[in-house]
Amino acid sequence: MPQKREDMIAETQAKLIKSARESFAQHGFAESCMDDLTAEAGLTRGALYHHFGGKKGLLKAVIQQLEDEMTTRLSAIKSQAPTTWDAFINGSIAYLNMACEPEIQRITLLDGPAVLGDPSQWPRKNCCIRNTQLSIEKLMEEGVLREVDSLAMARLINGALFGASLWIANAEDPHAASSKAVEAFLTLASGLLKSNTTSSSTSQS
Amino acid sequence: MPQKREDMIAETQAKLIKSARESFAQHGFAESCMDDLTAEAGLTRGALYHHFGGKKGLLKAVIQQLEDEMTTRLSAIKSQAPTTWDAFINGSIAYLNMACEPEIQRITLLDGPAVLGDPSQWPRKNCCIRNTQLSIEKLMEEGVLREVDSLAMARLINGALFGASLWIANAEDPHAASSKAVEAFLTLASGLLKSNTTSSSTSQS
DNA sequence: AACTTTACATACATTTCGTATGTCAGATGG
DNA sequence: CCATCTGACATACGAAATGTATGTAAAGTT
Repeated sequence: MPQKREDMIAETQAKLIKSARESFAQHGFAESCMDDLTAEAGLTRGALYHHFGGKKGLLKAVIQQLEDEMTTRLSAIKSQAPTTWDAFINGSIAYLNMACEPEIQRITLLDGPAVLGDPSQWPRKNCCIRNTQLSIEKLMEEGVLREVDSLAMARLINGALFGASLWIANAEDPHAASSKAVEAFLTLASGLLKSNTTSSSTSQS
Repeated sequence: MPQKREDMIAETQAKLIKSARESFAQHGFAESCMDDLTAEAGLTRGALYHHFGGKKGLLKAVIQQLEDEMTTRLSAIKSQAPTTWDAFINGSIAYLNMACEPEIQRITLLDGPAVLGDPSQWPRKNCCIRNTQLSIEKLMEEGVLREVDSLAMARLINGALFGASLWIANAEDPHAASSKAVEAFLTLASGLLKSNTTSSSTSQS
């Protein structure tokens, strides 16, 4: 038997998600037509409604996939850093760069919050913020950082990086803007340190 | 003569914008129906298309009004501060609080960027970011801040405050969250100072 | 082997947008 | 004071997209 039931289901879902990713990234959520979407995947809207309950459900699934990928990429980068602080900084810069990628910026950062509301209340709670928060808590345990509310700080950090990414993505010279944003972020982040020196063994993509 | 032509036009535009503000704030941009919108204002879609060119045009007008109001409020607050640094801090906290207001958060911060794209490329260039940028430049001139790219830093700051506001607005205890966010922000902002002490004569709303 | 479940397609009704056209009040020129 | 014109706004129409309701055929179950 060539295909089990579960496999076929997973395959159609994957096809729909893939097609949706492309359409959402290219045209945005609002301008994406479900008929075109599903046709691109060789299916119809019937399959979409069956598996995802509607357009918003599909968006949730797409965002979850994107966030899973981001988490994987971030973890890989952070695990290579020599210190917790470097992991935090490199992870932040990596997040900044990822946030500039059109697919992620458009779907996860622009359309996502507008359509689904606050990311922290999404199905799989926002992994990237959690990631940041854990880094902060670890740094506080190590005595490197001042004592602050880790969740609040994680929100500030991620928001800052998102704001910068929006600027970079629309700058006439994105590369130059990125450099400036990274430098400014390092300055800002130094406010977290107990001993205030701009240490950086930063790797910029 | 009871009404001049210009006055009547301005009045209908104001009515449409007012109605749109309410509808956008309550239902969001996508779920707002132009027929209901205009009916609420005692008009029809004809007036809307004539004056604003369409739904997006109306959103632009609404956002511009909101930003003008925000700028006015921010200026008033900042002008009362004794030092430039206090103006910056108090202005930032005020922005944070305003960003938590449902109307501003929903329209300007969520739907706006998703529908119209990067705020910096909106008709009247984003006044709040410009405001932040000017504060930063002034502080650098005064020698209080380290040297950084003022625009990049303004983007980071505003993004951070936005991220925090999204969190606060959806927290189960918004007041507590707000306190934590302010405290965390002060810590973060101290990274900008040349002499690193958490000075604060902060006024929290 | 009959029955049930379910993955997915098809058909239809509804909503909403954009445009094209119509109308009427007020401004303008003589 | 009247004719004409401009423009503010309404009405009418067509196109597209969404959600639902129903149909079908294949996989799974007993």
